[in-house]
Amino acid sequence: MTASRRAATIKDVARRAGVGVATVSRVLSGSGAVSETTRERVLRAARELEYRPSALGRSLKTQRTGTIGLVVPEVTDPFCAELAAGVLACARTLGEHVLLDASHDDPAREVEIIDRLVEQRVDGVIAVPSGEPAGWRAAVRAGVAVVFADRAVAGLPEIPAVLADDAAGVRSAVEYLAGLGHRRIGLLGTTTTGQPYRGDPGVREEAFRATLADRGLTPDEDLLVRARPGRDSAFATAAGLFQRRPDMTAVLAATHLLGEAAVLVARELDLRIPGDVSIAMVDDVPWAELCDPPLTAVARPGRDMGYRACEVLLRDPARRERGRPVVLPTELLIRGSCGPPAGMPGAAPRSARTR
Amino acid sequence: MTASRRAATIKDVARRAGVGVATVSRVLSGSGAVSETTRERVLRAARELEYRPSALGRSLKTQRTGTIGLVVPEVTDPFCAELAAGVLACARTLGEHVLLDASHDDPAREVEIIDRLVEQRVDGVIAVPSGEPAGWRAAVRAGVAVVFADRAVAGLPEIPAVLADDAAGVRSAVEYLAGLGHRRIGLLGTTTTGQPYRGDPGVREEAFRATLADRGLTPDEDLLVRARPGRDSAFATAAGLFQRRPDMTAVLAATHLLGEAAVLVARELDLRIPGDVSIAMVDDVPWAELCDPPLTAVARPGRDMGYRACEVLLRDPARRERGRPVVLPTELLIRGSCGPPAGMPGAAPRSARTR
DNA sequence: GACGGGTATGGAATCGTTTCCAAAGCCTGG
DNA sequence: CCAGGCTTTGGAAACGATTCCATACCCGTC
Repeated sequence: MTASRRAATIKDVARRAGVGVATVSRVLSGSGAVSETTRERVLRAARELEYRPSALGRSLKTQRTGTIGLVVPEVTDPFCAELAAGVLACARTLGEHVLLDASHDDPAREVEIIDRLVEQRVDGVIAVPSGEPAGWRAAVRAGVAVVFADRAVAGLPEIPAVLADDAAGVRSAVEYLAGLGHRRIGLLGTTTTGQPYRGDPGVREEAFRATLADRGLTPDEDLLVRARPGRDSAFATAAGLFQRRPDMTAVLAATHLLGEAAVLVARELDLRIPGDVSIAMVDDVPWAELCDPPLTAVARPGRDMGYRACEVLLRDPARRERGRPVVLPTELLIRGSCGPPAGMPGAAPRSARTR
Repeated sequence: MTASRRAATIKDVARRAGVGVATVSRVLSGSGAVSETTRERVLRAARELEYRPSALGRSLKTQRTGTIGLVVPEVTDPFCAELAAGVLACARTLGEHVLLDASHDDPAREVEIIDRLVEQRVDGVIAVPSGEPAGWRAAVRAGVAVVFADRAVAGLPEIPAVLADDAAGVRSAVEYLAGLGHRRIGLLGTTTTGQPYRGDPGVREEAFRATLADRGLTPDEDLLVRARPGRDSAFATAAGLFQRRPDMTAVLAATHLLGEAAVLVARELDLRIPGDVSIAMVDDVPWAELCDPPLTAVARPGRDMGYRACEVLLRDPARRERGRPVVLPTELLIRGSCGPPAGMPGAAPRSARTR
């Protein structure tokens, strides 16, 4: 009995209230002058019919969908999830919907996603880009506003980005390790499948090198390895490094996946943390605290980045024009996974360094 | 130079190709007969104008948006993220878009989300419901197909659900613990903010009780505590239980958040795992393996559940009608966090671990 | 040579809104 | 009493697609 054959339209409401469709629209959108009595008649009719205005009709006419696209490499990645949460939070306060998709860091898939978002006529897109500029250029040409988060794409200065200060984060971690007395510090870095793009990964590696150089330590290229995306490669790469260089006393993992791999490999090789090897990583994830010992990590404000990216996209067109990246600070969270190197006299973490 | 003032429409393409709009539509949608020469002319015109058909126009006419809604309590929750990944994967194969939102387990917010999804005229909704039936009833009345995942709502038998076999999962964990010799087993359970709904939580608690009873153990109500959602309550609840009952030799955490709390509290109280207390939890999350010792957990197939829910929603209307829940199996992953109870004769409290 | 059957094609209606514009009603002041 | 200015209202034209229906054409057959 209640199940109406077809959803009520504005015409149905108009007929029932005995007014024109224009009046109904005015009442419901709140714009324009309507007499109190008609307003009430319309509202009652709408209520009785359980009328829900169709976003399709409205969007078609107004040329705004009230929807933004969000493209992340992988929803299950904790950092991406935080970022998404931030975007969702901001979008909600602005009354926007979020269309989500995962690129799996595959440029081809990314291009396809962009295409579909353009078809959907989203008002804008927030993306953790995989690196290929062509698709994004096409999106901009099609009139979609784009904001990058977490990574920028080389050759697209016109697209604004919200980034974490990864360079400073890596620097603080390396300085911390060097300050503890470490001389042979490894870096578990990342590489993409071969696209010549420089965003995140390059920055971290570069900061690693620069910090060591600043301290008068020449970076040992053999201690600097790169894993491809994915757990398997992370584990294999970490295992390779640990086995090849037993003299390494500390390692910095450039991602949480690499941090995970480092912990697992160390455990497998029966290396104590931080007794035999100190481990730090970029990205603070829930398990960092559950680890034994808890892992020292560079926290990056994923949620804030998402929120900020959404703000830039929707309410800061000025900044969008200028296109200078927003850079948010990182924080080194010192936990128990780093100590002085094994050969160091005086194993107590805070003991005076004999130089 | 390239930035066209306005996106090209089907009319622009028709004009440029010198044909009618109907022909353009036929060519692009692949339906209907078109001569080879016109087809090519149309395709070329479309390419030259960088034409992208508007999903709005199409959806309005066809009454299908090609979009489904996904409502989860919290995107950053690893289980929800897995579920979302599954939904995304299935949606992609079926060419559907996914509109995401987070309810934070707040019924009021959930109702609001539902409302907005109905306005968007989504083809269907997949939800991990918070328990309030009214909003979902309204959605169904509005003609939206709904499938629940992970939880069902009491009083809505007409809405199909895809669930994990939590009862069997809890049972296997409890039997495992009892089999190791434990007699005083605690349960860290959950409760909602007070809504009288029974879904998940009730099932787990009930299975816990039933399994103990089956083994001739009377469940000790004092060992059965319930936390409200959120990290703080989880931690407080776990701390309370551990301190009140030092004689408890094993504990089962009903969620990964409670598992986390249990590990943290045990560490704080200097209880060795599994020497002093055995810990197992429901939900296998990445950190379970990184823990020291790795945590025994009941794995629930989040991704599969999401994939399955999407399939039921979009390609299995028959099952949707019948409305019987799909139940997917769980698996007990035995790791190192459980051993015989401390007082057990023959069990070396210090080192020996049955593996 | 007319007819029937098929293929290609374009016009126009339709989906559900918003919004422009004109009209209708009512009041006020000259 | 009427001109002119409000307020309130409804009709109709978009927005951009799909699709029904009619038409035009071609060809083979009787």
